[in-house]
Amino acid sequence: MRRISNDSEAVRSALLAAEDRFVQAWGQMAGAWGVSRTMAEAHALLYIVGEPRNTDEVMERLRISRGNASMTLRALVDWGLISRVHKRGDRKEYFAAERDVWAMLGALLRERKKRELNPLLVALHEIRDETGAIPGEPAEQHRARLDAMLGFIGAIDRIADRMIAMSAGELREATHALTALADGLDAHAKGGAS
Amino acid sequence: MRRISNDSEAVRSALLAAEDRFVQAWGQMAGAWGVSRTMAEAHALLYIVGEPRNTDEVMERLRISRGNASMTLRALVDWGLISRVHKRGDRKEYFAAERDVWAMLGALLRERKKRELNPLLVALHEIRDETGAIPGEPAEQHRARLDAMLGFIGAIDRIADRMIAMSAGELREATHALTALADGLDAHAKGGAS
DNA sequence: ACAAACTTTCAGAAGATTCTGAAAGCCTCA
DNA sequence: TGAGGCTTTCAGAATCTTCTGAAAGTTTGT
Repeated sequence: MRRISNDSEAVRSALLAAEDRFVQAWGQMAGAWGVSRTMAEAHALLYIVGEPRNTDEVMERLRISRGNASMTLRALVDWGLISRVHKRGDRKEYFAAERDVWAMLGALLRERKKRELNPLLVALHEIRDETGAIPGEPAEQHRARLDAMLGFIGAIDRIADRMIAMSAGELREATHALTALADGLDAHAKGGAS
Repeated sequence: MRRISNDSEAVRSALLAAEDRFVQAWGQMAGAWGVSRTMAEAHALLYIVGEPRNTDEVMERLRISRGNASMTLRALVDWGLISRVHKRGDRKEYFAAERDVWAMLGALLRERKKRELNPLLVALHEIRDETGAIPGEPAEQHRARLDAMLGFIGAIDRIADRMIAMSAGELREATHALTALADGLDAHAKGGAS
């Protein structure tokens, strides 16, 4: 029947359009995840299509060069956000996105902590050490500010550690618990005494 | 006494060097905070020196142009990370960094949620709505993936809301509680039964 | 060993972001 | 009203990031 065939085509193109919109929306979050726009888009594409895709399909869909696709996909594999999939009977390499969004968060946290948080903590400790012996009131206050910042970054670092150590399920659980906890503290603050 | 004068100078320059190192370290985190390098550096400078500084002092210390300093400081004020300070008897404008690191985190979260999370949620909901009527198994699965992502981003959004609503003190408290909670879940997972 | 099929690399090009500096704008005080 | 002191603006310059495409590299099958 012609009508069904037409419908199928319409359905297909509607889905493709939705995928494109998702890819675009996700691409705008690239900065927030700390990856390039194209990395975010390629990840979004693989996530939303749900099935493994090869380099050519990604190139075509995202309108990017082969070189760019290659480097982008490799970077995503390095980040642990997608994985290589081999299909028997096909020499091409396929890539599939992690399907669990919480596992995805874990991978993101792990990489960013490694790249950003750890080096910062090292630098702050170095500064603190080399500043420790300077005498005088201004130096004291400088150290106080440095220590406040160290405490802050340290706290964030510990949270990141804990979250990274969790499985996807635990992470989801902890997140929901955190929402509840925050509600509790909020009620506490608004409600009554110490 | 000459010796004391010498010492004072040495102390002064050691402190300046430490400040510079701090500024540099903080500048490298710019990407993580979602601000430009110069914004991060200017903020770091104002934070670590502890006292209000005027545009000329920031320009000189950071070796940037007047125009850049002006725009950077204004942006920091917009983000709520620093505030304008007027000194009586001085026509220059001074800027002082928020002193409480937790309040700083709150300001950061508020801005980034507004700029990044909210638009993403709107876009995802739109896609979901426009995709709702598409029939067929592939569309079903597409919606399932979209919903998983919506649930995830929604959870993050709720946490951000709660954190933004908290005062600096509550935020610190909640963070420490979270570390404890994570420890608890961790022990739970490793330890025993459901 | 060779060829076909596919992937990776990287120098230079393109594009995006950030910065400069000079001119315009805005107060304040005389 | 106007001169001085300070701040803001913004077009073009400089810089940094990302992308392209062709050549080199790799793997698989015969």
